[in-house]
Amino acid sequence: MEKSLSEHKLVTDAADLATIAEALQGAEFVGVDLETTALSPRDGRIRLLQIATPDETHVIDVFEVGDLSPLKDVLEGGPVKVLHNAKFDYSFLKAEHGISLSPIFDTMLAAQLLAGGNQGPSFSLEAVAEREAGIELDKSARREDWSGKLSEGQIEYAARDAKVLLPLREKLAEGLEKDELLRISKIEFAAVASIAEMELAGVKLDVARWKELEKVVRKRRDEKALELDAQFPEPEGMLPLEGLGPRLNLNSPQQITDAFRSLGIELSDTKVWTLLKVDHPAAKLLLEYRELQKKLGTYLETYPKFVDGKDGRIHANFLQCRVPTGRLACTNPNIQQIPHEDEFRRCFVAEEGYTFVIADYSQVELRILAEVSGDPAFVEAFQNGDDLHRVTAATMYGVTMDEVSKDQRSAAKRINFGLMYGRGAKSLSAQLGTDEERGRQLIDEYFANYPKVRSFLQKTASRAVRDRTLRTIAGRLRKFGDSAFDDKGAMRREAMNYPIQGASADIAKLALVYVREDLEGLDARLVNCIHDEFVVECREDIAGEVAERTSAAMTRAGSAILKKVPTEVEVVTSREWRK
DNA sequence: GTGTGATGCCAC
DNA sequence: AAACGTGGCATCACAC
Ligand SMILES: Nc1nc2c(ncn2[C@H]2C[C@H](O)[C@@H](COP(=O)(O)OP(=O)(O)OP(=O)(O)O)O2)c(=O)[nH]1
Ligand SMILES: [Mn+2]
Ligand SMILES: [Mn+2]
Repeated sequence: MEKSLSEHKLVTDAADLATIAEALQGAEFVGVDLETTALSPRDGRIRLLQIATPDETHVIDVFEVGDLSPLKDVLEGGPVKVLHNAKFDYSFLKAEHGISLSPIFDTMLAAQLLAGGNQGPSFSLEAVAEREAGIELDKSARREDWSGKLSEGQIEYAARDAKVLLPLREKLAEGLEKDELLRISKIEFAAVASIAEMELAGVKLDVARWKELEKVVRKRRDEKALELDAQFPEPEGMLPLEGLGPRLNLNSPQQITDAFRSLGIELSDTKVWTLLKVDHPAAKLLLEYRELQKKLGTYLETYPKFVDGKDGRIHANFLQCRVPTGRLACTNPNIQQIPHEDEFRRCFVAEEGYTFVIADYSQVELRILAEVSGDPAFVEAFQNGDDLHRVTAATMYGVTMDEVSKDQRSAAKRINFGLMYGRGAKSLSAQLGTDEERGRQLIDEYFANYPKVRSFLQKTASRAVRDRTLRTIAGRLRKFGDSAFDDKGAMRREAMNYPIQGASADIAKLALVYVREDLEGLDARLVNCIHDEFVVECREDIAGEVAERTSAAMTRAGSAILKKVPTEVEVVTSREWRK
């Protein structure tokens, strides 16, 4: 450890930064890490910036030097910046110093790509360094307080975290090349900036409007609770006063099952689908109560707590490699699962003088299936500009194309994707309200129209069983662990889904990169990403230009992945989030 | 008190 | 329980 002691320098004098910048310019790779006083740039500040070259590690006390502008050029270009979980460091440097790290090599993302969607192992720096490079790190300093006087130990640990990134990158880069993950890793690394900036931008929730809705829904929920409660008989021997409080917990599936039993109704479960078949007023009331309770508990009462006090916006956390298929996940809060109804979405609003440009890929996974299966009728349908969700809706509900309602088209999506990914006749007929035989018939007809679709899906499932591995078009790797599946059928269905949902994620992530690039310099920024939909907030007076550029960038990303099938994007401009 | 699995439902 | 897939999250029941 003495050796590394001599190799790092604590920088407290701003005048030294220009020299450091100059020394860094010649490097091919530099390890970069931050120590901060909190986990979000809205809650804390950067204390240390560590930059490592093979020769030396600069540990810069940002409390002391203040201004980092002498380093801006070298951090925004030149050497590859190697970081572990780069989104974190990117956000702080962007928010605090207006610095956009580039280009990026993220050792965490690299390790996740190499793991092939296996989320079992930890992806902490310590775990990845150990696993991928055999380097053992002590993590005791990780959660220390970085706001006060720093011990020599803290500075030592800080330097070490940056320095270790260089040999770690070498190992990971070898692995990426060997496993043919270079293309997808480049996309992932480039998407970091888009995702970090999207989180920093946040999205505005009109809290007054939201709370207004909350009041209305709470009143209805409470009324419904009383009505529902009254459906069930008083338990024996209950004293009059006890009846004042709620005697039955309506949120308990167990208690609900017992309560229905007291009405002479046996329920296999209390899901929507089961309750819909029960011919009793209590079943209908329960469904209505559930819907209101869900909206109140999950959304209306919860989301205002996430509004940032300073800017009135929600800054969600987007997880870049949480999902094996490559889709983003979103937490705290999840703004990818806001109810689709206007009454909710209209509460997400652009700032005064700004508007939203909302762009969504048309029928994206259907197009991908056409591409990867090469089925002639399927490919031709898209070359003709057909809307296959609408076609399915018209067929299944026995209406003309013009008569298909929004709800019917939406229901047809579930049917189309269900059929693609191995849905059974029972489940399909249940949704359609037909008998099982009719379900069987519809499935057969569907695949008879598209024979190469069936063969592609079966081939994919069998390959996964045989090779335990699949790839998306951009090369993202999925490993199917031997022990993970006790149900082979489930694994086959997952396999059929993976290359297609995965290709959709390939496109979306490339689009994240392109959209950010093409909007640079405009007063426009990405504020939400719902898998195949982008929400951009921009000055009202440039909305036309922004809509053009956003949809062109998304289309370009689609065309980079899909060669036979055209990509289409539906764009809407609105001050509220609605389509 | 905190943690975990089951249940259920929102989005794509 | 049903042979669509990917998620997050609230609530309950029960363990510790
Ligand atoms: N397996 C499965 N995938 C779904 C389901 N709903 C949505 N997806 C996937 C496939 C879709 O192509 C993708 C994007 O969802 P969208 O709501 O945007 O639908 P899509 O793009 O197909 O149609 P659109 O033209 O945008 O209305 O998400 C579903 O119920 N099951
Ligand atoms: Mn879409
Ligand atoms: Mn969509």
